[in-house]
Amino acid sequence: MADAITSREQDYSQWYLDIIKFAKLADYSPVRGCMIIRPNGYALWENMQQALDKMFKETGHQNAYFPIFIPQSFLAKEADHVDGFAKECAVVTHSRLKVDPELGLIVDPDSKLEENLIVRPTSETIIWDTYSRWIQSWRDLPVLMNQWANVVRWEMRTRLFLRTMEFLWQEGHTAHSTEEEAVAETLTILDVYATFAEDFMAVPVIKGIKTASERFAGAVETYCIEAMMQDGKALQAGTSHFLGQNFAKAFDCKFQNKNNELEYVWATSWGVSTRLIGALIMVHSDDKGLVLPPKLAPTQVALVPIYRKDEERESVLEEAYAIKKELTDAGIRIIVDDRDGFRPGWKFNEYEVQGVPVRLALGPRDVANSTIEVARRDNGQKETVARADLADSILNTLEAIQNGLFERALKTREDMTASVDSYEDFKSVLDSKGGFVRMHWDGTGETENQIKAETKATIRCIPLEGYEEEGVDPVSGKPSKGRVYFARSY
RNA sequence: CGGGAUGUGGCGCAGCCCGGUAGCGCACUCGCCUGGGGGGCGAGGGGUCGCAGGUUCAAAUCCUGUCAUCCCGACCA
Repeated sequence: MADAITSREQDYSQWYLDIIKFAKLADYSPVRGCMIIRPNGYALWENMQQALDKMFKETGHQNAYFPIFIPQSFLAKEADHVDGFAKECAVVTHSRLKVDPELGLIVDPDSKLEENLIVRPTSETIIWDTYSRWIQSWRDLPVLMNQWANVVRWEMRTRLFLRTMEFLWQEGHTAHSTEEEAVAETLTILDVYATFAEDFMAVPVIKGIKTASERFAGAVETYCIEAMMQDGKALQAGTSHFLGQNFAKAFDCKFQNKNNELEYVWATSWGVSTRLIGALIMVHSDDKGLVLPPKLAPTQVALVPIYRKDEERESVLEEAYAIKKELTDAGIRIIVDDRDGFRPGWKFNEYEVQGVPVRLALGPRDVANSTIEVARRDNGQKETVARADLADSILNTLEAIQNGLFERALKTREDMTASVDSYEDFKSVLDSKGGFVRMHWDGTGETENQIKAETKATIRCIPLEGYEEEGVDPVSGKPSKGRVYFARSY
């Protein structure tokens, strides 16, 4: 079974799909482009939600829930927004089915809706319609709201977690009295995302600004975090948008300021999705299976008891449950795999494929010696630890794995980041190893498009740090204010 | 939506060219032996061959259509 995982070298895309399948993260659905998130995958999402939700609340946000259906007319109100999303909306036009004697079950033509409903591709419109009723005075601001929801975008080509027609995400929507405050909010969230990616997912990210062509439909400025996958392709891991007054104007959302004047509200929106699970897989996992960072792993430690005779079984399991209690009390998510009928070696492989960070093996010899075998998923190292030190030892190991995964990913990204000063070098780096390529850019859409057309690489972002450096765009020959990050991307 | 590939027990596949009524490995069930990195032996259960038409005495196999999935392109978190 395990040897059925395609190696990364052989076929990276297939490897990615194999990991999802063997680690039981998701399954295909009867509906094209949709996915079934299995318990292993959903538990991962729940842990992500929990960590992010805490950070949102710590930065003053509250959760709410808006409907999945949006009146079609709402979507038309913000011009750029329409352009961006009109092509990929699921539309509800009827409200019931009926059984036709000849045709069987059909849409009842008499149930046509007065106004079509759009299945939300994102919720700006319905939220700004609401905010326009909620907000009157500067005293009503800011509104700092988030929702956990599903959205639907009718995609042509889908991939599990990375791009599905329906996906789970959170979308924050905030309203502010000043531009400065809204921009600050956008950046606060960008930092939350970056912190989450690096501290919890152990995925290093570049914080930056999107170019006009990559900007969210309806935004004034889109900030993003960009991550590098093992195959040299970049992945946008999260976006935070400064929306200016675009939606406030479209939905007539004004507030009375302290000078008794009416002003349009300033807005932001921001989101991360189940796509992050795809990033997690592609950054850390190896040819043996999934590798999970301890902070997000649904199970951090799996204990496999080993025994032959009944009396051994009894003493080993007794010890195993004692260890479970001890580690659980220490705040560690541990399971004891006491299933009979699965042999130890089989279980070892099972937890390896599923990415459990630490595996313990406890046999009669260990019970006799008051020891236990500790194996790390990230580097395969095994050691025998004294039973008395176990909790501390595991806590240290989990931390070491968390840090080690980040360091390894960071090194990989650094190895996959190049700075070039000629278009020839740019192309040869892209074709040989991919990765991020830092190159001067003249700031025009023309050059950006030309590069995209010729190399398939896009500007992933204009980095917030380490950008400014006078230079020349090697493609156009025009002056450049700094190096931007190019990459081929998912 | 264009190009390519593939649909056969739960999973992975063979059979298809050369029609004759379905097989292998894994998984599953039961029993015994086993148990520190995917065990062994024995006995079992499970498939109208993606779907719909057509050709034929006879279709997994040939023909037409259709649907789905994967890969590659254009669009996107």
